[in-house]
Amino acid sequence: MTSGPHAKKIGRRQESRYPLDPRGYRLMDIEKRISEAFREFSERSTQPRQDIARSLVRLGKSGTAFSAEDLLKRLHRSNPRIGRATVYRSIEKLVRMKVLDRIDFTDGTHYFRLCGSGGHHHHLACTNCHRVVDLTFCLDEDQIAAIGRQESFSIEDHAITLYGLCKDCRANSR
Amino acid sequence: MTSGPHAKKIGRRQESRYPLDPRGYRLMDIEKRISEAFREFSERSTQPRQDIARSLVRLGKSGTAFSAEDLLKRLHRSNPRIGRATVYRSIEKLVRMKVLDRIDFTDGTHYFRLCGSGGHHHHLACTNCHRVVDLTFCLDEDQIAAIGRQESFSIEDHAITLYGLCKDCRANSR
DNA sequence: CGTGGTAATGATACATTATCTCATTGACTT
DNA sequence: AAGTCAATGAGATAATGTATCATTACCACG
Repeated sequence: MTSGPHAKKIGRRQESRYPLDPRGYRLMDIEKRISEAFREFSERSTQPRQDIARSLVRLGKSGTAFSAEDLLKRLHRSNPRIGRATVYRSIEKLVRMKVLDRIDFTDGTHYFRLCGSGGHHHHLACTNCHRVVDLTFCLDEDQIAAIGRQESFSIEDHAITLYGLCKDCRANSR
Repeated sequence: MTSGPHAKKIGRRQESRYPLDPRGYRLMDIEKRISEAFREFSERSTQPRQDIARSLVRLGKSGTAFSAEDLLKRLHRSNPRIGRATVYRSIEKLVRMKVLDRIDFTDGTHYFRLCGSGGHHHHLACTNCHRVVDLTFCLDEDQIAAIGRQESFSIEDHAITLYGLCKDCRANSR
């Protein structure tokens, strides 16, 4: 539940014969993860779900974080009949399947993004352009356990987000 | 910006001649912090602000986290004329003054709560009853700096929240 | 103290984001 | 080929927060 097996060095990129997205993740993995997730939460392969999966793969390629409404608009460009409820329902399930991450910003907004890896990780987010970088560092499990004991909580999850400005946004600000 | 001077041991309670709230913080400090914050963001001491400060002190005593709408309802009980905008504006400013903390839950909801201490801290939150405990532990500054360098971000803030079930909610669940 | 300037307020409209309802559709089984 | 029912989509509704702006009421000043 805490640190997981993905303890590769921060910023290290793995080799692959598949094309890499800007963050260095294998696209085949992403497609596979999305379709697997869809299969897992329902047996029927419907048109809207195929559209959503295709859109998410594209967004995965560009590395962009998006709001629910962003995704809805993007889907409407190719098929205006797709329903708002379908998109929200899909996002909700994909977040639960850990295919999408939800990143909360301190101003109360939140964006979604394809998980870079299947494993446990945290985020570094640009508060200006909402670019998000996955971080594989984590808290010490023993430390968490000690806090849980001390406060009589059973700790089941945690989130760490670092906020700042990315290179580009820093350059473009006064 | 990161660890700060409030490095007292987790769960340790300081002595005082003032009454303690359930979390062990001095009430006089809370009242003083609220009125100071109000004074700082505006020179006028208005009736609604006094009402809000009084309500927050009470909520501080009970240790309860509350939603914006919770606070509005509570204020309406003693004065139904107080406006929604006033309450939202006050919360926003008090969060900015670091008198209130905003705690985001993984289901997308968020609650507010009087900061236990003025210093930098993080949260342990019960996902069932939304009880929140302040934690004074923090990430290592050097580690944050290293990540910033590696990803070319200027990191300006961070949030850590641990989620779980408190003693009571664990007992009351199946 | 009275009063004028103005910060703050409150009523309300509006905006945004998300959920609910339920008749209809269409994916899959047989 | 047809029936079944999960999934969808249209739109109503909910939940939450923001903008507008006429009115109120602090409080500094005389």
